Amino acid sequence: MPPDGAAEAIARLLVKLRLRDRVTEHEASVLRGAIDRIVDHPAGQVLVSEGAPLTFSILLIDGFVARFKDLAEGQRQITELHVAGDFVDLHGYLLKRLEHSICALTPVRIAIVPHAALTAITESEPHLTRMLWLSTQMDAAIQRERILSLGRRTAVARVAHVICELFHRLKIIGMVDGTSFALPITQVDLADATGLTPVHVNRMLGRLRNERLLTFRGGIAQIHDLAGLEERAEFDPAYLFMSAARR
Amino acid sequence: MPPDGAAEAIARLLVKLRLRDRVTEHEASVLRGAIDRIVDHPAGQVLVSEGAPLTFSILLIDGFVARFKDLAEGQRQITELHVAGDFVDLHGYLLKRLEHSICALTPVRIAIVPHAALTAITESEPHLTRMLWLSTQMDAAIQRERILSLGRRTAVARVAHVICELFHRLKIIGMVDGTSFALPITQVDLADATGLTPVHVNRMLGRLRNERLLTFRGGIAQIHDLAGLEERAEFDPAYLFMSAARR
DNA sequence: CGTTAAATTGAAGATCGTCAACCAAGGTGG
DNA sequence: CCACCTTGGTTGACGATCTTCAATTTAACG
Repeated sequence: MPPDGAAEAIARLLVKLRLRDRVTEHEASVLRGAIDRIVDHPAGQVLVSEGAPLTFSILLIDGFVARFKDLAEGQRQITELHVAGDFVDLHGYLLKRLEHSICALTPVRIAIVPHAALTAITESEPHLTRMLWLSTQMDAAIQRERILSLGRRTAVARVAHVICELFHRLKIIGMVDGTSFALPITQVDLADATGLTPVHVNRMLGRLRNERLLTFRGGIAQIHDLAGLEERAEFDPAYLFMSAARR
Repeated sequence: MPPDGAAEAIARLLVKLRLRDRVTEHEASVLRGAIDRIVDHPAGQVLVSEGAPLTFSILLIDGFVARFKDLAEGQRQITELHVAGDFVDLHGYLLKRLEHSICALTPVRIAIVPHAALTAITESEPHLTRMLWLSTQMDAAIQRERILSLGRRTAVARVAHVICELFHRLKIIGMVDGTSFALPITQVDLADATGLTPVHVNRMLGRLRNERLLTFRGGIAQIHDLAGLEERAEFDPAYLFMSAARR
């Protein structure tokens, strides 16, 4: 018997999976049944520590979460931002431990999915297994786009790009209100995601504001000109794999 | 009946998988049987184009291959380098098309694995399926480390880091001779991998040479001081998941 | 030998980081 | 109710890293 909230937890994940392939009602209920419990954590909490042995994976129900790695001199790099409905460390099921940590950027609600339940799925639900595998690969595609950003985009474009990405990812799960969305994270977080300093992120946000493309203030991102912002970022949503597979 | 060379093609992949978990002889032969044919390509050849529908995946038998993405102004970013034994686009099996391209950096020999064969594996070989899934996740871990490099490491460290990574990845498949290994790619390729300009890569290689850490010349990387090089790069091989899972 | 791709070097400049100060908002306790 | 503190945001001056542009050398190969 799945705990209260399991249906809601799975709902947003299903939205994303169903953009790519059919998920039967049976499969959906198997997913719901894989949830052991639902837990809340405050902002700043480290949910998974680098190197720790894992026995369950985390499905994000609400809030924002980041995967990050640290360097010696206190430098931090966020490798991926997660939104509601993301299977934040499904890859931990395969890897058994992670080479990065995971922390809550805001207060979060998460669903705990034991690895044993995932193994059961792989034993009896080949199609659902492929869908879960696919979801880890959509994740990897986002990472590749981040590599491109960090390697070859200018600072303004990087900042513009993260915002565009979050806009699209939040939109499909219904968390965008017209042209604005809640993004209750700090400029320091944005800096860690874009590989810049907080000071420079601040300036780039100022520039985007002056260009009437975007205002990010008080945890709200307000996009004034989506086409313009996407052009500034050289943003092409293809890497999000949000449209049906072409065959 | 697997084609000639299938055994060799699978051998190096098995080496890597077996660092993490047991692979039975039966599973190994299933993998060999999944190979449809073996093909050679010259250096520079584009093996997979961004966006093209895919019906098979590529296992690299010999040579060096890169995944890359382009930006408008002719800027190129390599998201990952591949060595012999890498399942270069296994993720294409799930995604059905890629958001990046793949090209041969050197002459290559590749094995073609039809997606139908992979589906058959997922239907009847749950454990092997998990191992293949794992292999795509080890891949993603390498991408995350690249994100860290591009976001937070200095130019010297980035260059040093790629070399360290390739050293370790090549070592486990027996392609390192003592302290040196063949890396027949250009400084332009290194620049595309590290998010730098070829000019600056050249200077950083010069610096590493002056510091008696590394000489890269004529397609051969010669490491003079591995510990020193790794320290310069803040390199920690944990992300390669080459040791047994701790439980 | 001539031709081409790759590597190397120098000079100049842009982007981004560092350091440091200051401001704004929100919460806390006296 | 308001001083105080903390966190996050903003701004300016300066400097380092890396890029750009351009020329030159080296190596590989027919």
